[in-house]
Amino acid sequence: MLETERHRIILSAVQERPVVSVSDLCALTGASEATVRRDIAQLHVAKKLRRIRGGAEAIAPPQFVGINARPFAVNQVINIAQKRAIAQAAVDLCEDGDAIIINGGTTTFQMVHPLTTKRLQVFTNSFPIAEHLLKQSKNTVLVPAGAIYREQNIILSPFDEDGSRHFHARRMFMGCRGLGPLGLMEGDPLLVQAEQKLIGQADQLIVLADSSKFRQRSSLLLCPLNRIHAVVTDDGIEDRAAQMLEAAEVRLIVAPVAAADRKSRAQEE
Amino acid sequence: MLETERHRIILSAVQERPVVSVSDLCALTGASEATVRRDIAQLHVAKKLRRIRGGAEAIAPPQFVGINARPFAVNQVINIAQKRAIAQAAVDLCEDGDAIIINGGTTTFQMVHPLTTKRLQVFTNSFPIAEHLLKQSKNTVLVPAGAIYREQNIILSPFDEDGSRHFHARRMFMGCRGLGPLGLMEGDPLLVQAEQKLIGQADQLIVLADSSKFRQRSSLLLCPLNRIHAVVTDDGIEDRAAQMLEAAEVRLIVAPVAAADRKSRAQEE
DNA sequence: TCAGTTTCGATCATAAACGATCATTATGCA
DNA sequence: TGCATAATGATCGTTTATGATCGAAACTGA
Repeated sequence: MLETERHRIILSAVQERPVVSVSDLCALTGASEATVRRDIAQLHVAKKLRRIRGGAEAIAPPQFVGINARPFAVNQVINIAQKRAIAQAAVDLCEDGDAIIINGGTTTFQMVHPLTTKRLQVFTNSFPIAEHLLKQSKNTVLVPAGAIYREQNIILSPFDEDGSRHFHARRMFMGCRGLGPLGLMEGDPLLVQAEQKLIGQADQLIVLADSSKFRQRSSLLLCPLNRIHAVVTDDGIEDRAAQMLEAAEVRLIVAPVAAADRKSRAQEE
Repeated sequence: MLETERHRIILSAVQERPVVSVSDLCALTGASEATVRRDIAQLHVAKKLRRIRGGAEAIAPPQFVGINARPFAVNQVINIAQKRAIAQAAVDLCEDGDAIIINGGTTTFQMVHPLTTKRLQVFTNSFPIAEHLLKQSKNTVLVPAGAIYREQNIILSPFDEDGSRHFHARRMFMGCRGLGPLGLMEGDPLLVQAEQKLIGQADQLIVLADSSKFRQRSSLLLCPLNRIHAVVTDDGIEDRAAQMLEAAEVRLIVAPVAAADRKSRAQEE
């Protein structure tokens, strides 16, 4: 067996499991302990894994994913004040007893806080949203079937029968990557797949998009503007964007950003 | 067991409950008290947990004081040592890559700790199990569609299409209310419905039942004994119960309860 | 406060993992 | 083919982790 071949095997083993022992890797590669140790040492200095006594572990262990997960967390601090205000305005549209769909995303996640005092029927493909609502509120929580993707933190089914067909909602709330004349744009193909399924299950599609989203573009077009019932955004929206929505007969809801938060936003910029 | 592996399991256990005792961790890791103490000391200086007399506690546990904590937690302390040993023995049946189904329940929940270092495909209707595995392990986690019931902490769909039909597993693990000559008995009609659906999706049905379950009776019969492939129990099982299983050609797996725990159990009785 | 119990910390023997060395085997090149 | 070089695996002494033991310290309930 070639050296690089072993390295591949070792790396894949380490990435699939939090820890692997030297003897495991011996059995896996057919090499002796001495060789495996040498390999681990090499990969350690190359920072491909971390060497530990008795074996090796992944360099960035999954340890505690969840709401604080990296891909999720980095997005969460961006425009947090706007997102919060937008989420609040979105939740204000709901009354106790409503059935709604919340699509996973960092903007929509902010809805959980105003939702704590509500009693809705919430269908969501977002694991963190489901978790939060379950623990912090009395809303009824429903989820689709599928595998839980750690990166995006959503539940996604490769099959058509994920249970969403049986849920009908008055409103579906979703975020997006960008919002342009062509329609709603998403960045992640996985999200697109999940969202396509859900959109058909709601009467009204409400898009949560802070004003920066009108300047974003992406290659993945999810639906045309006229499918959208309303857009909730912050008061940073430009006239041109507002006119674009008006032309497509999309209702525009501008969420007031709290004064204190506006200040912190100004500092960031 | 590798040192790092133990650390992961310890952290996983500490995350789950506010405090864990040294003897609990011994049973969980199979290590001696001395080693567990050393581990706790290490993790303490690494600020991964807080060391307390008799065990360890999470560094910032009450992240969410779950509503679900109550009905779940009361059951969790009953026969905890046996449940853990049983869960460990059950997990020992699995190899990396296996596809398994874990039905929700307090006994099966104990499987999450030994599972932290595994890499399986896990389909579960238990929200806490899904949550824990997602955050603390690299296992692939799949869930059915449905509403999340706070009492039982399971995901339950009133419809047939809950996604489980697309998942086929080598083994299904489940707890039960009681185990008698007539078969497997459950206490909650909601659970019965969920379990009926899942049983058909696995080749082997493995039942986790501490020895007290052989004395329990219930009105809800889930399936006959001969549908069960194996029963995992603790060494408190009586001969009569063992003979009953033998007559039905059910494999019996007796999990050894750690010495320290055996002692505390003896006192309780 | 005191006796009884549990938990802790230190020590030590044992076992496991490691690092270095060296003989052997595989690989590349002329 | 023959030689030079590198990689591999075995060996062995060293280091490190582990578990048992035992005395000290802390907790419990009266």
